Amino acid sequence: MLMLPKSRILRRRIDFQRVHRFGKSYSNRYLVLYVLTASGLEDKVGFAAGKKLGNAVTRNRVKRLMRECYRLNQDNIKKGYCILLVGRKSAVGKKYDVIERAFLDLGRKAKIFGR
RNA sequence: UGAGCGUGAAAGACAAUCGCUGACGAUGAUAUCGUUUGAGGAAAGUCCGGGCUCCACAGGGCAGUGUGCUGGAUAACGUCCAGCGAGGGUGACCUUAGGGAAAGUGUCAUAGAAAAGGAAACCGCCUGCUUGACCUGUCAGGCAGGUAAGGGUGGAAAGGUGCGGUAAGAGCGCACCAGCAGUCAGGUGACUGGCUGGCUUGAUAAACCCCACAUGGAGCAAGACCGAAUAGGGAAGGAUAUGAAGUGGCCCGCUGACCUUCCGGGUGUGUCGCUAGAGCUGUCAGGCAACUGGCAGUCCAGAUAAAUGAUUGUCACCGCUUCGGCGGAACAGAACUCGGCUUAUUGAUCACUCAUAGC
Repeated sequence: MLMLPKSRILRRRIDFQRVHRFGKSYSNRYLVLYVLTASGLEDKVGFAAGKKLGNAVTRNRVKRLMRECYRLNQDNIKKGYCILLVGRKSAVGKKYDVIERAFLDLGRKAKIFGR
């Protein structure tokens, strides 16, 4: 099932800081991906879109697209990773398929996908 | 048809698949299933005003701050409605921080002779005396006066225009206009209109100020509850029932015993507040209107790194088109909650005005 309940999403400020600080980072034009292993936050995910991206509407849009990317591809991701996705400025106004391709590209670089 | 002026509806619809928040129910044991619910006109800026919470259900005075034509609406307002005055526009209509300048103080640069209380003589105009010239009543100069008509400076020169008057002039006199004071009439009132009077008073109060009215402070990170919850403890310093501290300016009044700094240690980013309200819809009545009242119906987000989404298709809308299609669709995301204001922005409809043409 491709569900993503609230309990799987990072909530606390400290957790975000930890993944950002100690996780390995990969990036391309649209996204930045942080991956952290053996943290106590296994199989959790966080999404971030900074003030640079624009107002609340555009930031929300980017976050929702990132969440869909993770949700629809989570079966391919190996267990035990804590992932943080950050949107970059060029992701504003892009359609879903563009963002998904960017996400899959980063996932292959980080070798988080099974098979 | 063109230009304009007001008004300001609506903010694409439906379906499929996958997914999220809350509520309810079930299984059940913290997960799953089912039903249902889920952004705006500005949710924004945080600029005013209320509710609510705590401080004394907040009291007296001063200071400070705010408001400032009139009448009304309202829980309240700096908002709204209806008017009045002033200004702008051919007009529809728009703008308006619009109390007081004889309570007092200040400012009015430069220019100009003179810039504030009845001022000021630079040029000019007029009179008298006098000197010189000659064509013997004219010109030129000097002195003493009069004069605010004319010139020039300025944003503004001490009412304006005209007639009379005068040596020349002057509200010196008169008429009209503006203004002031009084009075009469109309209007709840701002004010408007008439009459009479004496003749005249600069601008600035978004300069201080005066007057009238209003105003205690902080804000949901308010505040309350929980198993230790601004805990409890140690050290240093200070104060002390002759008053610590609080009441976020001061005095009074009230409450009535601690306060500041450091050390060390632990525990929550818990639960409530948190959505039924000056609510929404319809209708009737009153009112020019803002709005008020009655009746009926209805329940309509409650998150907390923050749900309300993603993709696809069909039909509408707009633009381009080789008629196959392709592209576009604004501003913008609830955070205790209402009433406004302001700013951003797609945009009908309706009413009206002006110009031109036709009938």
